[in-house]
Amino acid sequence: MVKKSKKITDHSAEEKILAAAHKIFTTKGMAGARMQDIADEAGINKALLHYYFRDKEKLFEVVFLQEAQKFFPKINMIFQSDLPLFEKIEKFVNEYIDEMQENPYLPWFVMNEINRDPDNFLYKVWGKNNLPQPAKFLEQIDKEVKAGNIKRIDPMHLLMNMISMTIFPFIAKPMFQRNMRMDDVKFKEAMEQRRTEIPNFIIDSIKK
Amino acid sequence: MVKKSKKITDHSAEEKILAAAHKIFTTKGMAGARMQDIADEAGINKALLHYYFRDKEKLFEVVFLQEAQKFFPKINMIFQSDLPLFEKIEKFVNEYIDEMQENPYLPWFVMNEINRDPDNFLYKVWGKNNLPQPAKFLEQIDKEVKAGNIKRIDPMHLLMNMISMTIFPFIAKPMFQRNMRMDDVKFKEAMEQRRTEIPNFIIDSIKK
DNA sequence: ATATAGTTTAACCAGATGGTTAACAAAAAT
DNA sequence: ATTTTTGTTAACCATCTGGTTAAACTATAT
Repeated sequence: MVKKSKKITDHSAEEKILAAAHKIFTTKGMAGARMQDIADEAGINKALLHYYFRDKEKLFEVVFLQEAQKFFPKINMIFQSDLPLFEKIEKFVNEYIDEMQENPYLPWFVMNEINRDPDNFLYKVWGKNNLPQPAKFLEQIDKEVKAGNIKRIDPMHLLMNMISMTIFPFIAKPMFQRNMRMDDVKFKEAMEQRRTEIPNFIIDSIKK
Repeated sequence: MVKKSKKITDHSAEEKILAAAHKIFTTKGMAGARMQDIADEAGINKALLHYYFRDKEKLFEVVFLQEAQKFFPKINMIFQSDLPLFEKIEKFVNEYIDEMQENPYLPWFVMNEINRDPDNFLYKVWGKNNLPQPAKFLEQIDKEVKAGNIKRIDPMHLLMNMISMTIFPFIAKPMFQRNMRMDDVKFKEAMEQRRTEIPNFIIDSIKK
């Protein structure tokens, strides 16, 4: 009993559904997404959605966890690495911008669901044992401050600043684009610049 | 014919609706909000919503514009004022934090709707003649750079950084609260600190 | 008092939406 | 070859939801 392809379409239906659901969910949010839209986008019958993924909630969960569970561990690894502070900042910013260039909807998606049902959502993403561990990063900042290598700064605010500057422009993309008259190309260019602009901005602020 | 109160309830129904709609819209977004929820929250019959505000779209528009149209001009005034750069930064950050302490839902609301239908939404908020005018602010930065008063920096990125650091923590509040184990009091404290932390962080970064 | 204009409600309606069903088609197993 | 399993569809259903209607109620004007 070979487990090769069963029909012409193979298992691609499931994949098409996931891709379609990804797109619809992330652009319209959970409440705004229509199962029919997802089916149309995937080019299949609506009933198939329920065949592969019991209901809307389940489909949503699969789609999202798929993305989140491969990204957040990366960030955690950076936080917990032994890199020098400035390099760590640079790596963090670059890793995040990588992710958001590939999945421009993700930050929006995350914020959306975090607001909808914080506890349930955050549990799904990080689970019991996959919590973000900024502790080491915060301690590292504290150590550098005490060693007199950088200026006095509250590590929490530094972390908040870094995260905010990195993520927010992607969430507020339409606003920035409109208010600063940027087309998609120009916006992408700006985000590429931020790979160095943000670390430089931070380092300029805290270095002595 | 005096135009005083027509009945016991006076015009409070309309106000109750607006308050209720405000709450529901901002917590659940346009798509997630139910007219029935709004009616329940206001303690009135659903049909009254349509009596006072033709339909959901109109109600939404009124609720939102009410908030936005009194806030954005304030920001514009700061942008266009003749304050020195550092003071302007401080004022901008403080004005924004004021607004978000009062209306913690607003930034989320704005982001939500901006993503739903950028053009229509941004037109409603800023209209034809109420566009944000960061130009003067950007030029001011440019001037200070050229005068050699501050370090070389792209004004656009500086603006993005400032806005991001100010707004994002409010949008991502549940995430920060969970990941950094902050209760509501601690979070509010942190945001109060940011009134000075953010300007200091920026100024430290750009001053020579 | 009675008419009038404004306010509020219960009941209802049409369309959208998530989800189900039963039948059919294609592979795989026997 | 035929039976079983897996994949797919059209048609359908129950419920939700935005919106309407017609009737009742309230305060004021005449």
